[in-house]
Amino acid sequence: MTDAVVQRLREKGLRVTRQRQVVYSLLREIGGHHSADEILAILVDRGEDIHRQSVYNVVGDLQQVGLVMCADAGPGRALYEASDHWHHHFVCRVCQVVLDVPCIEGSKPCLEIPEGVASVIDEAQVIFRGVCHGCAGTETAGTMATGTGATGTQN
Amino acid sequence: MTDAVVQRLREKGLRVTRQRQVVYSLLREIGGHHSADEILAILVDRGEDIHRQSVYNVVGDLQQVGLVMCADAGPGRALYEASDHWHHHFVCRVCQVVLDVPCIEGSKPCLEIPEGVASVIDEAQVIFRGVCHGCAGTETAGTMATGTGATGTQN
DNA sequence: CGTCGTTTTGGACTCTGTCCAAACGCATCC
DNA sequence: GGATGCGTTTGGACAGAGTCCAAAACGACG
Repeated sequence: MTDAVVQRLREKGLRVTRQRQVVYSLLREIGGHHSADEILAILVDRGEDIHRQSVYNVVGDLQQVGLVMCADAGPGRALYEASDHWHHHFVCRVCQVVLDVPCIEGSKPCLEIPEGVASVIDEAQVIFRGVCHGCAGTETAGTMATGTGATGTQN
Repeated sequence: MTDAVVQRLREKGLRVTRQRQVVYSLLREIGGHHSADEILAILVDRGEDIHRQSVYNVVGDLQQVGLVMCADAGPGRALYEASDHWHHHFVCRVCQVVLDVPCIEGSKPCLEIPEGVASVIDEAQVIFRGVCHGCAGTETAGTMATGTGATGTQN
């Protein structure tokens, strides 16, 4: 398992350091969306001796080579996740949970951008905002909705 | 002009304080997207005596009543703008400039999302990323070759 | 195994945003 | 017009997020 991580780092032309292995392994292991400091805290908790700036370095490098994505969930702390396929995010306005939303290539309702605004457009990220099942349930009355076992992150 | 601002505040049920007038007037006057500290700096520069927390209070209140929008341009500082119609944003990956992109639908659009993810979805914000005209010009073509679909795209 | 250049480390620093109690001032009522 | 009450503003301190810098450590390669 660690071998796979080592191989991927090498493939991407990155030096294989303990810190990179540890951070990337953690992100793959726990899944979900996490801030740099959150990652640091977990690693320190596990007895890893790693510097804060190293976490920032690593997630930055991994992001550049496409092993890690920065989950755009609006202003505030940046949330990272280990993922290699493009997708969008849903943010619950009550509990702040961040859920992955698969990208549907077919429907592009309002992604037409008037020409003249920009020269090159590489990507379009979508942030859906609303209320998740769990909060919708507790808000109205009883029914705690089934926790869709998606990836979540609290603040 | 200030009268219009006063009237709008009153319409929304907000007390008319000097700070609210000043901040809202400034946003309408200069246009564009600005962080709270940026707003503070400009006002202090102009001789206004205003506290940092007041700026945060004001933009928060104005946002709640719909006179100000928070421009979602990804992680980092929150950017505010005086606007009352829904729209998206384009962010230049070179100079970081934020441009408004009109939303075709007019109001809250593209709420298509795979069922099961969330219970209620109020809005979908789109962030377009690419290179603006200015940067595309100065960058001198050729360096762009690297940008081969590193990041997946569109929805 | 040694060298070189990339990474990591330690620490300090800036910037953003929030919390709290006390002072202030806007809207309302008399 | 003046007193009153409560929403706002203020000052200061604080936490969190991210960056900068020089020195030490370590991985890759010959």
